[in-house]
Amino acid sequence: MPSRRPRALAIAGPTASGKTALALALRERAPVEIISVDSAQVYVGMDIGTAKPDAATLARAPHRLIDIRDPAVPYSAAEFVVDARREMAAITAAGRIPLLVGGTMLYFHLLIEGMAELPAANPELRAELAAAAARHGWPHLHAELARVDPETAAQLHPLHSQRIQRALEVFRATGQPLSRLLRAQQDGQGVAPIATDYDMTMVALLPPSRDLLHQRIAARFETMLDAGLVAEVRALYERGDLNPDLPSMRAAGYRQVWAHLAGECDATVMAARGIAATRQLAKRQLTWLRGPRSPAREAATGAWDTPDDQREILAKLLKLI
RNA sequence: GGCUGGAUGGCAGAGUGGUCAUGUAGCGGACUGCAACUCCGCGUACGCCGGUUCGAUUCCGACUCCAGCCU
Repeated sequence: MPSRRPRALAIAGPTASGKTALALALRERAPVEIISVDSAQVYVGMDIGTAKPDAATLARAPHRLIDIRDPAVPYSAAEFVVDARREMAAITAAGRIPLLVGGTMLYFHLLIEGMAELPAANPELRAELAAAAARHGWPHLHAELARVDPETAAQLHPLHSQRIQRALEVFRATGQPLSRLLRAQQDGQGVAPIATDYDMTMVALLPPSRDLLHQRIAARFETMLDAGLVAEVRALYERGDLNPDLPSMRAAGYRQVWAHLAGECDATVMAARGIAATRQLAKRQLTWLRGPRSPAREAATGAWDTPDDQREILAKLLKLI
């Protein structure tokens, strides 16, 4: 009985595609509550570089799941799914419609497809595995994975450090191969796909041309620099308890400014690298959105490019409510 | 004007008489608890004109341009 499920909306798109503006416009016309789907905006004190809405905007249109974590403490996709589910439930309980907005495609993907029951990140195990990799190289650990979980190993390149590490972490924590645990999801364990509980429609904002997107990214990064991005990162840099390996400090822009503050490059090179990193981020986001596993059901090309386009996509979204 | 050195893919930068640099940017792709992450794939580039040679980006000569030195 699909019609009994509560309605939910989602807007996804690459960085600098105008998601926030669209969400704010929608909120003025419909009883929606915004949930941020952004792995960088969750961190407190990372405002300019993550293009977080300013305080006045947030006061008028609250965003859930931003500023919920200190940059020293990693957030995770699994936590997001739990948090987002909780916020969605609270919003629907209040008689309003959840509007998920963001560009972190893994978060969207896990929320939509559901998530198997797996052990949480284990810092000790990860440190252990990282040390082993530094000693013997990732292909060695890949070979080890092939012995305990050949199915997963077959899907991973011997140099895919992060995913080899995760697969071995899961095996060492549970004694079970990751591939078997993922299959168990089919038996109803873990978090169910969103469609089980919500009638959700997602719209993807796709830029009309790569050139235009690149122009916007460059212009926006320069604007961030003018707005004090370097000072923002310097404050984080000077805290003393953060380091460039943290997920927060690896975010596009932050990593490059951090390197500049550490004396690795001058301001001109830093800006060029920051812009390039943002372009690469946008490219990966578009790969998710275009691919067979795209979380989006509908695409709105150029929706953000002109006021007319924005009106059009807005009308489309309002019709779904 | 003379001498010397150099000219390699968008950029940086090795190298060779005949199927290979590499890095970076760019493009395509992958992705189940770090994802703004991590990883994979993709480039007939050898300044120009002639010569030698079976074969020249590589050797020889002229030319153009650049850098340094000299007058």
